Amino acid sequence: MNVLPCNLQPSTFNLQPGEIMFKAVNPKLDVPSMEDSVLKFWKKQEIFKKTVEQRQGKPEYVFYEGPPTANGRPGVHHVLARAFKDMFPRYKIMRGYHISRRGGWDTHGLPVEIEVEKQLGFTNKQQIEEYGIDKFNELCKKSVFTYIQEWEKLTERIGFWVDLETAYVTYTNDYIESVWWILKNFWEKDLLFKGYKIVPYCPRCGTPLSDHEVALGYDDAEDPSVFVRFPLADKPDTSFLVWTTTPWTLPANVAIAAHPEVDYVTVERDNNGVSEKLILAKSLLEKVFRGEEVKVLDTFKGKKLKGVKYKPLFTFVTLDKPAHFVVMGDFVTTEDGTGLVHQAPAFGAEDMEMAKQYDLPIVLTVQPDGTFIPEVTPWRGVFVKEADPQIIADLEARGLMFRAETLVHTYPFCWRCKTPLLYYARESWYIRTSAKKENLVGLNKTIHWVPDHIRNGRFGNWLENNIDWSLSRERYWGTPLPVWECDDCHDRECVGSVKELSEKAGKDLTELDLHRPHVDNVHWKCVKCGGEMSRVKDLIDVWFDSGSMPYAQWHYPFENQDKFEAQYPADYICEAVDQTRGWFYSLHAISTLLNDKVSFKNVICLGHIQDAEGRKMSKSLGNIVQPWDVINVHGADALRWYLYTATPPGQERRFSSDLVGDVIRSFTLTLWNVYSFFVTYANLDKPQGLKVLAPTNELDRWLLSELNALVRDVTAAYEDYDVTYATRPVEEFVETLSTWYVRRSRRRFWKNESSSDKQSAYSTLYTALVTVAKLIAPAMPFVAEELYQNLVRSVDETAPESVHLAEWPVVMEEFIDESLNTEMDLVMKLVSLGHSARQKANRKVRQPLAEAAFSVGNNTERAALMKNVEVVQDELNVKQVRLLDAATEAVSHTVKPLPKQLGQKYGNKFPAIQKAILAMNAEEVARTLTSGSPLEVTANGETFQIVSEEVEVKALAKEGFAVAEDGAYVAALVTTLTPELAAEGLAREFVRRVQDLRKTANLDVADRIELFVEASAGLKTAVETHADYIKSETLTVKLSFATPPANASVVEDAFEGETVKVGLVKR
RNA sequence: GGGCUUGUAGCUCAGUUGGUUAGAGCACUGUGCUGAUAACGCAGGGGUCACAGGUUCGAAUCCUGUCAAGCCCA
Repeated sequence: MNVLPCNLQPSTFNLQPGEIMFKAVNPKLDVPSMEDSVLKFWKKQEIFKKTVEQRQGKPEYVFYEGPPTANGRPGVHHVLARAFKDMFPRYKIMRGYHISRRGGWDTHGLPVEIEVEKQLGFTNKQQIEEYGIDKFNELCKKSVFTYIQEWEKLTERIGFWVDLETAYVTYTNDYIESVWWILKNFWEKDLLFKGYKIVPYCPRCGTPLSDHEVALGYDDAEDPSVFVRFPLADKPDTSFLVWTTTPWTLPANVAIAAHPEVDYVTVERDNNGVSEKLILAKSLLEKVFRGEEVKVLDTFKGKKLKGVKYKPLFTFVTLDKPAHFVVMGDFVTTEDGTGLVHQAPAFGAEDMEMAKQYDLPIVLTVQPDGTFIPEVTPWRGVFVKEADPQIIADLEARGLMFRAETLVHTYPFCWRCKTPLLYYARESWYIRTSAKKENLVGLNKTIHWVPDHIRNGRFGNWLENNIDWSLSRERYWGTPLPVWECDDCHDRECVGSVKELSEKAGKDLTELDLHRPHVDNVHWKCVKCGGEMSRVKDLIDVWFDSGSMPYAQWHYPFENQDKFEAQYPADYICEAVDQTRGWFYSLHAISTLLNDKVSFKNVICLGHIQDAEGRKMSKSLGNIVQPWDVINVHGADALRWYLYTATPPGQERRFSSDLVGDVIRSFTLTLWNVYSFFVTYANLDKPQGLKVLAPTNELDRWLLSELNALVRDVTAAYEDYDVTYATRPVEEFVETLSTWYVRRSRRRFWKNESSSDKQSAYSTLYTALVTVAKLIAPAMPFVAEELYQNLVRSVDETAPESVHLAEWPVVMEEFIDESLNTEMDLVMKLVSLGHSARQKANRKVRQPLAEAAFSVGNNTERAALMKNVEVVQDELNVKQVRLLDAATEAVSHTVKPLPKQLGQKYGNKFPAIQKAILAMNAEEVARTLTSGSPLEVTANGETFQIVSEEVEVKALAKEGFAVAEDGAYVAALVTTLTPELAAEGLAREFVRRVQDLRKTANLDVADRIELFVEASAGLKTAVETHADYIKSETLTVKLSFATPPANASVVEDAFEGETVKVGLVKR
C-alpha cells in the first residue's frame, strides 16, 4: 500500500461536531500584515536559532557571506543578492544539514575614505595628513556602520537569515592579523614582491588618481603626432618607423613592439635625394605616405622582426639590462600609427607588461613633479609636456624625424587642477599570482558556476590572462602592508603576527591598533646593518581583505582551527557579476596560493538590476527603486519570488514595483484562494482524516502524480542551483491545481454525506497544499510558514515547529504516472477545443448539448479520451462524448507530411516527397495509413515506403457540427437542441438566478432556503421537471409556485424568452 | 580598443539534437462561466525572432560580419 508522500504526520482526527480544525482564512489576503505576524512568530520562537541548534551534529553545509559595506543604504540590488543567498541555506536546512550562516561587514577602503573626506570638505590627501591620520581613521571607523540599522532592518524584513550578531568585521585586529599571516605565508613562498605599476598620475598634486577620478577629467587636447626613425643597429640605411603622441617618453625608450601576425613591409623612398629604407605595417602604407610613391622591397610577418636590434635615440641613462630590440605584442593594432609601437615601460601599462615579459630595463626619466631628471641634460627640470617641441627639434636636427604634426584627441586631465595626467610608474607591491596560473585555472574548472559560461568565459579568461595582483594602495583606512624596510640598507622583513611584531619591536604590542598611523610608529634595528626598520607606507587592496574571509573570519590560524576546518571551503556563495574580478577572484586566488584548494564549490553569479525602461539605476537619473517602497506594498515574498522567477539569475533584469505586484495576483492569491477554499470546506465538513492512501479517483491520482513529479523536478533543480526551475514549475502547478483540480473537484467537497470519495478529495488537496508550502519555503518563507502553521501545526502538535524546520518533501516515485499526466494534458486540450467550438456556435455552457465528438492523433490518445469521458462531459456540459468516426458520419480527411520525420529520413528528397503526398487523394492516403499499411509514394522516379508516423492524418466533420481544431485535434459539437435539452438549459439558468440571489442576500454557503417562484409557462415546466436538481443545487428545502412573502429577497429576470420572479427566504 | 553576456509580441519570458503555422503569462478588446477566486474559460488584435550575408531540402536555432545594451579589463 502506498503511504502518503511528503512525510505528513496527521492521519486521523477525532473531532467533535462544531469543533474547528483550522483557523478560518480570510480570502482577502493582507500580505504585509501576514508577513509581519510571521516575522513576530519567528522572532518569538527563535526559529532561526533553532534551525542551527536542531541540526547540531548533522553534515555541514557551508555558506560564505560576501560582506557588504554599511556606509551606504541597502538598495534593491542588495535585496536581490540576499534573496539568492538565503534560498539555498533554507533548502539545505530542510534537507537536514547544519549551517552556520555567519554574516560579515566589509569596512575598509577608498569609498569609506571618500565619504569621510566629503564630510570634512577635503579634496586632497595633504588635507588628510594635516588633519591627522589618527583622527581621520577614527571617523572612517565610525562611518562604516552609519547605516547598519537600516541593513539589519531590511535583512530581517526580507527574511534573509544570517547571523549578524557574530558577524565578522574586517577592521578588527584579529581580522587584520589573519590577513598578515596570509601575506607572510606568501612572502615566505616568494609570492609577495615589489615592482612598478603604471598609474594615472597628476604631477602637480603629486598623487595617482583612481579610475573614477580619471573618468571625471577627460577633455580634448592638442598633442604632437610624430613619426620617428629608429635606424637598425647593423643596417643604418634602414629604419623602423614609429609613431607616438608623447615625444617626452622617447628618452625612456627601451624597445619597439610589433604584432607577430601582422604583415610588415620594407619600403624604399627618396629622402631629400638620398635613398632610405623604412619598415612599417603593410596596411598603413597609404595612411603614412599619403600617396607618395614608395617601392615595396619586402613583405613579412611581424614575428620575423623579433629581437632585431636598433640604435637608441638617446643615451642619457645607463641601462642595467639589454634593450633596444623588437618585442612581440598582441596589443599592437594597425588602426593608426605605423604598426610599430615605441616602448617606455615607465610610462605605459602595456609597455610595463612587455618589460616584465622580456626583462627590459625600466628607465624612469621623469621626476614625481613631472620634470626631467638631471641625467636628461638638455631638458633637465623642464616639465615634460613643455619639452615636447624641444625634443622634436632635436630629432629633426639629427635627421630622425620623419614627420611632426599635431592632433586633437581626448586626453585625461586632473579633475582638480586641470594638469594633464601622466601615465607614470610608481613603486607597488604585487602578489605573484601569475606564478600559480595553472593552479588557478585548474581549480576553477572544478567549480560549479551559474550561469555556466562564467567558468570558461569571463572568469576563465581572466585567469588565463592572469597578471600579478597589484596589492598596494597609497591611502589611510585599510589593512597596512606588514612589510618593514631598513632606512639604510633597504633590507626588508614581513611580519605575520602581532606576537612576531612585539618580539621584533621588543615590547608587548597586543593592544596596538594595527591601523595607520599606529603601526607606522613601530620601529626596530635592522639585523643586517643596524639601521632603523620602518614600515612601508602602503595599505593593501580591500579585495584582499574580503578574499581572506575564510581564514580571517575565524582569526585563523591563531584560534578556531576546528571551525576553519569545518567551514572551508564553502559549498555556496552568491554575488553579482561584477565580482568576477572582485570577491570571486580574491577568494579563489588566496585559497589557491595558500592551500591549493578551491574556496567555494558552487557559485551563483547574478546579473545587475535595471529600471523598468532597461536603464541603469543611478542617482543622477533619479530612477532608483527603494526596496521599502516595494516591500511595504507587496511584501517580501512577492519581491523574492519575482527575483527568482522573472529572469534567469545571470541576466540583467528590469525592475519596477508593478512587476512585483503581478506576483501577488498571479501566484500568491491563486495559492491563497485554494488554501482558503480548503480550509473553508474542511472546517464545515470535518473530514475524518487527511492521509493519502491509494486514491481511485482519476483526478486525485493525477494530482498526486503531478505533485510528485513536481517534488522530483524542484528538488533536482535545487540540487543543481537552478533557481529558475526550482520556482517556475511550482507556479505552473499551483495554476493547474486551482483552475483544473479544484474547479473539477469542487462538487466533491460539497457532497452532504460523507463518502470515501470526499475523503480522498480532502486528503489529496491537503497533501498538495502542505507539499507546496514546503516546496516554496526556501523561496517564499512567509506564505509557506503561514500555510504550514495552520494546515500542519494546528492539527499536529508533534510536527516540527516551523516549516523551516520541517523535512523537505520526499518524492514517492510510485505516485508518478507520466502517461496519466500526458493524458490529462490531452483532456484539457480537448476541453479547450470544445469550449472554442461552443463559442463559435454561440451556445453558452449552461445550455446542455447532445454530444461532442473528437478526433485525436493516435490510439493511445483515443483510449485516454474514452477514459475521461465523464470529465469532458461535465466540463463541456454535453450528454455524450465520443470519437469522430468515419463509420457513423460524413468525415473528410486532411494529411500533412511531417517535416521532422520525413526530412530527417530523406534529407534533400523531402520537398519532392512532400509534394507527391499532397498531390495524392487525401482520403486514400488516410485510409491506407490508418489501416496500418505503408504508403507507396513516387517522387523523382524513386519509390518510397511512407509509414503512418510520418504523416499526420486529421479527421474532419463535414456538416452538422460546430467545429474547432488545432493541429491534429478536432472537437465537433452537435448543436441542435431537443425540447428536453432546452428545458434543462432553462433549469440551469434558473439555478444561476437563485445562486446570485443567495449571494446578494448574503447567505452563508451552507444556509438552507425556501423558494417562491412565479414563472412564464415554459420556465415553469422546466423548473417542475428539474425540481430535484434545482433544490439540491441551491440547498432549497421547499420550492413553491407562489407569490414571495414580504420578508423574501426577490429578483425578477427575463431570459431565453421566459420571465421569472423568485423570492428567497432563509430557513 | 579587448573579453564575456544579452537582443523573440506593448511588457516579462519559453523555444529540445535545425523541421516548414515561433509559443506562454501579463496588458488590451469581445464573449462566456462562476457559492473558493481579487478570479477563470474561449476568441481576437499584436512578430522584419536586432540587422546583413552564408551553410542547408529546411534557420529564431549553426557560421561570419554589423548594430545596440550591460558588465569587466585597457
